[in-house]
Amino acid sequence: MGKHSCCYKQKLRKGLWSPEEDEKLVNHITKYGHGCWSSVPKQAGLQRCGKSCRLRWINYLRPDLKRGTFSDEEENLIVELHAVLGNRWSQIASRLPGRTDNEIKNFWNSCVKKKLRQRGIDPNTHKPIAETEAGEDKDIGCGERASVDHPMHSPEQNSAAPTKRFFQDELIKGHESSFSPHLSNQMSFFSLAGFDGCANPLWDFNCSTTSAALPTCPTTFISSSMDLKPKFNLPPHNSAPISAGINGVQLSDAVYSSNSSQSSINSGIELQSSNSFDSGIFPWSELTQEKDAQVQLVGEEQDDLKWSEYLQGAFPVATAMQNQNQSLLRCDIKQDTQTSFTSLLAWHQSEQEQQLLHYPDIIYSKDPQIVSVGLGQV
DNA sequence: AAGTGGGCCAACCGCCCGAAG
DNA sequence: GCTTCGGGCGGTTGGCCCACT
Repeated sequence: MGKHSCCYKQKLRKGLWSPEEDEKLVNHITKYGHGCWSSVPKQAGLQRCGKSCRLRWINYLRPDLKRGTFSDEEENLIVELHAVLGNRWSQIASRLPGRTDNEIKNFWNSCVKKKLRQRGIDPNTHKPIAETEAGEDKDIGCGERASVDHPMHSPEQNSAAPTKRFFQDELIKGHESSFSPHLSNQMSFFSLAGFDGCANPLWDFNCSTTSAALPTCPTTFISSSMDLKPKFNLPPHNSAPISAGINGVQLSDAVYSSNSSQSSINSGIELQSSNSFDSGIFPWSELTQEKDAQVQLVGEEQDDLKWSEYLQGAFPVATAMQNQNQSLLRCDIKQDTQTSFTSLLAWHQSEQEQQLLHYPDIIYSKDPQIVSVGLGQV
C-alpha cells in the first residue's frame, strides 16, 4: 500500500495552491462534480494529484465552509465531542457544520489544548491533570484502567484515548444495536455507558469474554437524582444533551433500556450471539454510523431520536427539562470488576444490594420494560 | 533593522479500509 | 485469496506571520 500511484507521478505540483488552480478546481467541480478524484486534476487541467485536489476542495474551496474563528459554543462542543470521540476529527467535524476536520484539528492542537492545560485539565483524558498524574503511577485509575497486558490494548494503547478508541472501533464494526438508551424526563443525557467520561472503558474484559458477552445494560444503578446541570452555556438547541452528557464527569448518568423488540437484559447481562459491541452497551455506535439509535424519553413523552440529531441539537430539550420533579434514572457504572464476565455479574449483584441499602427508592429491574413501568409510577 | 522564536494553518504523508478485478 | 486502486483519516511538516528582543 503506502503511497497512491498518483503520488509517484512526476511533474505534479505541490505546496500552496495558486488562485488560478483554485479557480480551475472550483469551475470543474461546480460544473461536473468531483466524481473520481483521481481523474479530477486531469479533467480540470491541474498538475496536482487527486488527493491534493480533494483536500483542497474539502478544506478550503467547498462553498459551505464556515470561515473565521471558532465561537465559544463551537469550542465547547469540540471539547465535549473530543471527550467522547478522541482524535476522530472527521467525526467531530461532522457535528460542526461548515467546519473541517483539518480546521478543528488545528484549532485543537494550537488553541484548545493549551486552554485546557491552563485550566488544569488534561486534554487527552479530560480529567484534572493532578488526578491524571496520580492515576498514572498508582492504582488503575480512571485514565489508566486499561491493563498493560490486556489483549485489547497494544502498547500504544496504554494511554487513555487509544483505549477508548478500541471500544469505539469495536462499536463501529456493528450498529444493529439491540439497545436503546432511555433518557429520563429530566435530563436528556445520552450515556456513554461503557466509559466513565475519561476516555476509559468501565470494564475490562478478556478478549474471549468480550467477544462472547457483554453486559447489556447495567440497569442496576437506577436511582433518583436531580442534580445534573449543564456545564456549559451552549446555544439552546445544544445545551442539554451535550453539556450534560458528554462532559466527562457526568458521562455515566443515564438510563438504559433495551429495545422492547429485541429484548435483552437478563440478569443485567446478556449473552450476545453476534457482535458483542452491538449489544448496546455502548449505544453510541451511532456516533459514526448515523443509524437509528433511539434516545427515548422515559415516561409519557417518548421521543425517538437519532444520535446524530441528538448531538446536533434536535433533542427537545425544553421538554426534557420540564419535569423537574420526576426522577432521573441513573446508571452509574463503576469500574470495578476485573476481566471476567463472572466477576462482573457478581459485582452487579453486589452493587444491587448496596444500592438497595442506601437508596430504598431505587428501582431495580432486570427487565428494562419493567424499569420503564416503574419509572412511570415514580 | 535584523534576528529569533512561537503560533497558526494549509498541505502533505503514511496508513487503513473497502471495492473491484 | 491476492492485488490494485480510490477514498478517507489522523499525524506531521513547512512556510508564513507576528511579537519580542
